[in-house]
Amino acid sequence: MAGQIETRWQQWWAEQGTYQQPNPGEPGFDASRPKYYALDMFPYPSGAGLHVGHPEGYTATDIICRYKKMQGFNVLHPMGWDAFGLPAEQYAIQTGIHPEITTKTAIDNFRRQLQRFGFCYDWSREFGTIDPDYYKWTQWIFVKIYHSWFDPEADGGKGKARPINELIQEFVDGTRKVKLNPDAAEYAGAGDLPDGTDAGDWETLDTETRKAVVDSYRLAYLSQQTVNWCPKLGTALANEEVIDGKSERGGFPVFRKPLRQWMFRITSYADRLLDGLSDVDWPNSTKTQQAEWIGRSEGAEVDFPILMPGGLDLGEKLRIFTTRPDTIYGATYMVVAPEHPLVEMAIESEPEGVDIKRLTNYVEWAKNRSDVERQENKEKTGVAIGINVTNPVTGKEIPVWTADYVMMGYGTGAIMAVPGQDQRDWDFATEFDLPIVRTVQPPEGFDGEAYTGDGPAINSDMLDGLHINEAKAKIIAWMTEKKVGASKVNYKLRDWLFSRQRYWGEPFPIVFDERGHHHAVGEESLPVVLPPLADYQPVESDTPQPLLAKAEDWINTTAGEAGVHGLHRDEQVRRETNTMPGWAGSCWYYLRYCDSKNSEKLIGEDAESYWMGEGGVDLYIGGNEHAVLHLLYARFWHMILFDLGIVHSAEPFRKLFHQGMITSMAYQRGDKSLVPVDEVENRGSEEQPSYIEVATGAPVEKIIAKMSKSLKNVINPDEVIEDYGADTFRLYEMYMGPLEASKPWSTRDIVGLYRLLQKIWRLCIDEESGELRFADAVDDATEKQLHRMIAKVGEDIEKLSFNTAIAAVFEFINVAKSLTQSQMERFVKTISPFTPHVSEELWHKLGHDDSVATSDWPTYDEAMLVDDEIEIPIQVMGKLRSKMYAAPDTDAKTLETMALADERIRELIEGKTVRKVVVVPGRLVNIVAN
RNA sequence: GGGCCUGUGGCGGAAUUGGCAGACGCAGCGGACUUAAAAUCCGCCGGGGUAAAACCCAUGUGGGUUCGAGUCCCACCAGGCCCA
Repeated sequence: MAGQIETRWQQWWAEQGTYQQPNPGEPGFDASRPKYYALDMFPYPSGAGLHVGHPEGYTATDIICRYKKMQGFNVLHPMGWDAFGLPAEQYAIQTGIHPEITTKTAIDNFRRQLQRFGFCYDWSREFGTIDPDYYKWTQWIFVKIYHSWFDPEADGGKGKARPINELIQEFVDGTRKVKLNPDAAEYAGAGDLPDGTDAGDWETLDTETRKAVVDSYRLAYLSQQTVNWCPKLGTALANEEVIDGKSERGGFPVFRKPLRQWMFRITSYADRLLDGLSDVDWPNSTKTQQAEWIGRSEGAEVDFPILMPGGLDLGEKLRIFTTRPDTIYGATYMVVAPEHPLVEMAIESEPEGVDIKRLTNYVEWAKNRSDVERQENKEKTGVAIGINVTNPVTGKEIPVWTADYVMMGYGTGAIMAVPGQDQRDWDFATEFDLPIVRTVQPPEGFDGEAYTGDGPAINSDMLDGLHINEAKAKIIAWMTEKKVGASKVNYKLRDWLFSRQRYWGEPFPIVFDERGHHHAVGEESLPVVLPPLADYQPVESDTPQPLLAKAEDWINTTAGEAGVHGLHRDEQVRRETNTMPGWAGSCWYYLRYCDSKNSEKLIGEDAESYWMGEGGVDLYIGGNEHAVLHLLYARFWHMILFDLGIVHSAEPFRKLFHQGMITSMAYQRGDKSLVPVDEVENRGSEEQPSYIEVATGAPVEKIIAKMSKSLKNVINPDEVIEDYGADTFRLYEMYMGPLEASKPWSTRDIVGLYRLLQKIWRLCIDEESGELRFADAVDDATEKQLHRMIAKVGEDIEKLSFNTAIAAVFEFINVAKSLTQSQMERFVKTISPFTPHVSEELWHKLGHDDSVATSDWPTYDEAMLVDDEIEIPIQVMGKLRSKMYAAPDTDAKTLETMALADERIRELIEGKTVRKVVVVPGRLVNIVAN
């Protein structure tokens, strides 16, 4: 019954194009209306189909969109597919079926499932990241980024992306010194001075040098990066796919191999990505997570001259990063990461008194430990490497150690150890009996070890008596003057590794010429279409080869064929064989929705300025698993497009909201391991349950857990809709609790919402005749309750508080016995964002030919929200003792008099002195008497 | 180890932001209708206490601020998430 009505209206909406939203300039577009852009997280169409977690956020945006539409907004509510990804590729490897076929089947299934919910998506804007029409523009953006550099001085020192040709022009005409980009991560640790090395005049440089210089500025660049290569599987693996040096699948050995890969210079944008967070309406926790991920820390880089064995000064320096340059007088030893070049130097030079074998063994052991293990604050391990350095401030000679708690990936991979002010250094110094010097005076009574708080500097010569910030400023100024160090901002954020050794992803629009130089494909030759493969079996190989490298005919081409400018058209070139990661397509999809069929541009100007105006997307709802990476990467691309003038909002997502997870029940053994639901029986009663694991007979505890295939506690939305219909499903998920909270699925509770729907039906329809039934006259209580419901539902939708909005509908239905035509129309409109199908059915029965979705949101009368008389509690000493009735606007004086005159109250305060009477008009009276 | 969040009946959750704790739903109990069941409708539903009231206790625990605390502050306990 519900199913029939629902699918009938779904079909009608599709035929009528009810939810199609024209763009500016198109027929039917009403420019006088404000815009509202609600965005759902881009789903990956997995073969398993929709999960009950998906429709939670989708229903929320759907309700908002329907409500905004009725409020007179032009609403953009699109849906599409984040369709490249590993599962389809792995399936292809196993079965030989092209990932495109698997993916398209999965998309059709997802679309069918989503349409069954009656969501008001404008399906005419649908696309998938795998559509060449779409990834053409993903590649186009890559080319734009490739042809750009980050000018840190631009825009008043905030920095911005500019075309690389402008940089080359500045080199050519001499307005900018030609030198490697001093901020280029791929040259870090290469021993350049902080201000970079002057390469000389452009004219005098050979092609190779010019190219190296320019490439060091490009926002997309090539760099050697280590990957987890599994020769047996012929594929690179993500860190999570490697367990104890073996592949998770198959248990084959995995080797860390350096590979030339595309990177994005996202670190250039670190400050802007951080600052932009203050302009967006996002959950604080998400902002904090992004800020921590960026991990900005201010400090200094300091050079410590290296003394080789025998006190030889080779002029080499050990550069360290520290956030506490003020403590340099307390630096009693140095620590470098086991991967640091100085360690290798030490091993090669075999300094006296160092057990080289021990050192080598330690380095090997430490390198193979995971970062997590290395940073765990447990036992301190390390070996002195037999090299000393000079503390540039004190002139004292101090030893260099290597230890696993220092990471090559952060700062310079070397630290000055200050045990007096750093607990990890303290622990290490204690373990290896190294000297400890306090350089900050701890407060009296301090009995801890390292002291990290503020206080006057001690044992620090010129800094003595200064507090941390003053001391930092003074020492940095001194070091800058003496050219031994400089202030430096360090970030935890690394440049973004953008290559994947896969097949099922966007091909890079890049070719390599015979000298190995890279060239971008011309814009007019995009898209570079992913070629089909004869088979998807990876080639077992020790040299990392992406699966795409099997497409030999496609890879080997000519410059002319590939559409590369600046080379002779017959020159042989090889295409890039890596593909882009899953993030690529999801980085900018929200822009394409605005103008998804535009074949000239990635987004037309009018569509961009209308839909992305006023801070971009008005509401973006999705789970917080995307809090850091997706949202950071998308902001980064958006900022580049902003700098290049392609979009005009600085941030893409004005308001962000995370829906909570829908959990399910499972069982837990005594050791906290989980048991699938079908392996447990309740051998007790309903009231006194006793859960027993069938296989072992051991008691288990019922708990709330994430839904997962292995626990067999996944709920399939198709089955729920089959039983109760989409309107009930929507109501249930929205009624479960606050949108942001994680909530357990409880099938038993659904019936309450099903009953609500039936009550709605019976309130409007005579069951005998199947016709509308109307009240003879307006019932005052019903009319009043209707106004209250309209007010409450509207307010609550604005607050995304759908559970309380639905409670207001329950309250109305519990009061209303029958409705007049006018009441019924207003009632049907008010519930229509939640229950679009039954509402549409009733709306048409009420004699309308258009959709309820295009009607106006009903108004209410403020006066109907207040009662003539309200109950006022009377408290004595803060405890409820009596109640009285008064008009809501009764003044304080009158309420006080009334309260004191109350019989019960008079008894209670008999013989006591009234010290004070607190009156909150319209709320309560509290009498303080003793 | 650091940061953030959460803790309210048997269950999911409300509570105008400091003002009657438990709205609304589920489950449960009692009743009506029915030959019966389902569905539907009516009533009860935190604990103690009482003939019924009064009253007492109650928002993880302990303290504090306040006329008044689920809400604010401090400490602790438990669970979750993120970072290390």
